[in-house]
Amino acid sequence: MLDPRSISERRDEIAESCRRRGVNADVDVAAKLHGEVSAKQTELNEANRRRNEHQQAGKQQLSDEDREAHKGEGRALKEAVSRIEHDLSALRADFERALGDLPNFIHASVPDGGEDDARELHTSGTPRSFDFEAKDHLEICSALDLADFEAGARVAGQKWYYLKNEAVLLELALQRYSLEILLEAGFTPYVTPDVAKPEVVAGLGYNPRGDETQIYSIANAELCLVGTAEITLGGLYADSILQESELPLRIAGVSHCFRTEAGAAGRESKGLYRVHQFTKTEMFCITRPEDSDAMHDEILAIEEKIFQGLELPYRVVDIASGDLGAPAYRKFDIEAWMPGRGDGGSWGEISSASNCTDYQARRLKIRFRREGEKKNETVHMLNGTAVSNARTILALLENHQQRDGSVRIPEALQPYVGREVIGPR
RNA sequence: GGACAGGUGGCCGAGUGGUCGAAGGCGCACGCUUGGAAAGCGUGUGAGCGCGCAAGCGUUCCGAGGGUUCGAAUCCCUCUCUGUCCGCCA
Repeated sequence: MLDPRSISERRDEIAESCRRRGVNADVDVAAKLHGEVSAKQTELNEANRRRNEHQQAGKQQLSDEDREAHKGEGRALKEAVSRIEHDLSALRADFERALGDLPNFIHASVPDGGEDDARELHTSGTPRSFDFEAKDHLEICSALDLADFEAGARVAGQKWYYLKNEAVLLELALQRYSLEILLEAGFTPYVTPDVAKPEVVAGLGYNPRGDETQIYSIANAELCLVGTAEITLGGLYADSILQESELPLRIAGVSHCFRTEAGAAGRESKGLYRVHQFTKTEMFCITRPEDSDAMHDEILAIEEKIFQGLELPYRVVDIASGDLGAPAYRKFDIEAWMPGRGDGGSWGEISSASNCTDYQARRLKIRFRREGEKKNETVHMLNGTAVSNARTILALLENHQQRDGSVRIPEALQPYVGREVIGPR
């Protein structure tokens, strides 16, 4: 949610953001409604003031006749107030809908365009050229007995899966490996609930309802399965006022992530690449407004350290305006090389880092007070993937496979897996 | 799941229809005092919204929502959360 005051002050920037993102929302309608809400609020304040004055007058001794007259006036004032309140709440609902449709501002460096227009910032490592017939991760899983997609489909449905044998060790090892790096970087770790209330989900800018929603809802409870620990970590500080000295806040969460993948039919979705459930270690940071760009870089640097340790070739891209979610001001993705993807391998998204500035924080009411200042300000919030397990396991298997069918475990991960190689079998 | 007891400011806690945005205490900030500190004394100390350049003024908020009343923290209804006991359980 944008600052309502910014609607008229930064009208052109907002219109530009809508255009570049391809979002169909009208700043001017929102501005007009905002004016109407303010006027109505002023009217309500006036009506309440008259009513308060009238009540004060009612405290004195009155004759029976005057008391009756006083009661009559009170009833009339009460009706006036309730009429204005009714109008105001209708106006406010319209305004909030219009305001909620407006996306965040866009960082000056964000490239224009859609999914294919991300700007490559840099790469690390080189895609490996195999001197044998490389397999994709599905073939590796089946040869080494690491996953069971058929059983997943039978028990839960398409895009659900079982991990088996060393893949289970990899799953747990990736959590420990990533947490170790995050602890070193000063993060406070959490294991979060895998569910959250719909208003928390909405507070982070995810739509919990509708046909295209990515979010699963639980049928007999007012709860959603979280799509990321960003939701539960963001909710952690909802409605609070932080001290400036507490910032920046670096927290990390391990959770399962559930996604409906509605509307994803036909997209690259082989095996572990696009699944309904996976485990993820997430970073989440809360900063002063002037510190969020630097924190964005810090988060990206941690992600790169993690993937360098896993010896995966990757590239970093600056996501284009049309591909940003509404809350994101800027987003970096890390795409790992996946040899089994497409024809002869391709880059596949494996991690991302978003600076959402104050967009989520405003709705979640997360504020801070500067040293010596009286007014509270809205914080900036950022999130980034430390390790998203399903896709990372995919990348590890495909990149580190060996001629004899075995898979090498990168050195940095070995202490957590407890072995140096998987297979051959 | 059943029974009972409660949700008041950063915290504790008083308040059962008008004098209550709310006593008192703790905490915190500033000042006085002191060689320095403690103690003591004094002053201040919630959030949101509207109008205003600002100072400020107004307004809303005592778990949430509704109701009674000229007037509700206080009375009534619904919901919710917490605590305790019982049951069940990894």
